[in-house]
Amino acid sequence: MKRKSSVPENKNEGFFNRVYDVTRMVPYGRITSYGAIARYLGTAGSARMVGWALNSSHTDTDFIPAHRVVNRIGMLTGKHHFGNSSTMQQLLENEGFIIENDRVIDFAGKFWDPMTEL
DNA sequence: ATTCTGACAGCAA
DNA sequence: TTTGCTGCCAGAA
Repeated sequence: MKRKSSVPENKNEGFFNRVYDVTRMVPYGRITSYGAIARYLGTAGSARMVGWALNSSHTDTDFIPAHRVVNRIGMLTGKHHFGNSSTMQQLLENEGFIIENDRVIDFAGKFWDPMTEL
């Protein structure tokens, strides 16, 4: 009954995988926030973990629409992690999003909450 | 094993 | 109202 640490095999391959899964579920034309995903994972308040997980999303073989994940104010906080600072914005604009001053316009309107939608 | 970081969020002044 | 600090969990060095 120790299981204090090491071998978290009981859980899925890790927290990151869950984040990838949720992010992957984000439909086209919708966006979500780190806090929403964190909350869906059961670690509300630890939205930082979501961002960290997405940081490793590039290691995943599948495509992860990490550009659809922004902070609660709809700001492209992680745009700098897409290689170029404009990559994330370009991707969002490509999906019909309006980005202004690194912020998503009508963020609440396109917001996709995994907890509510799922 | 311990320490630090990290793409946020919430609360205080 | 805005600005700043602390707290959170998990993984990497």
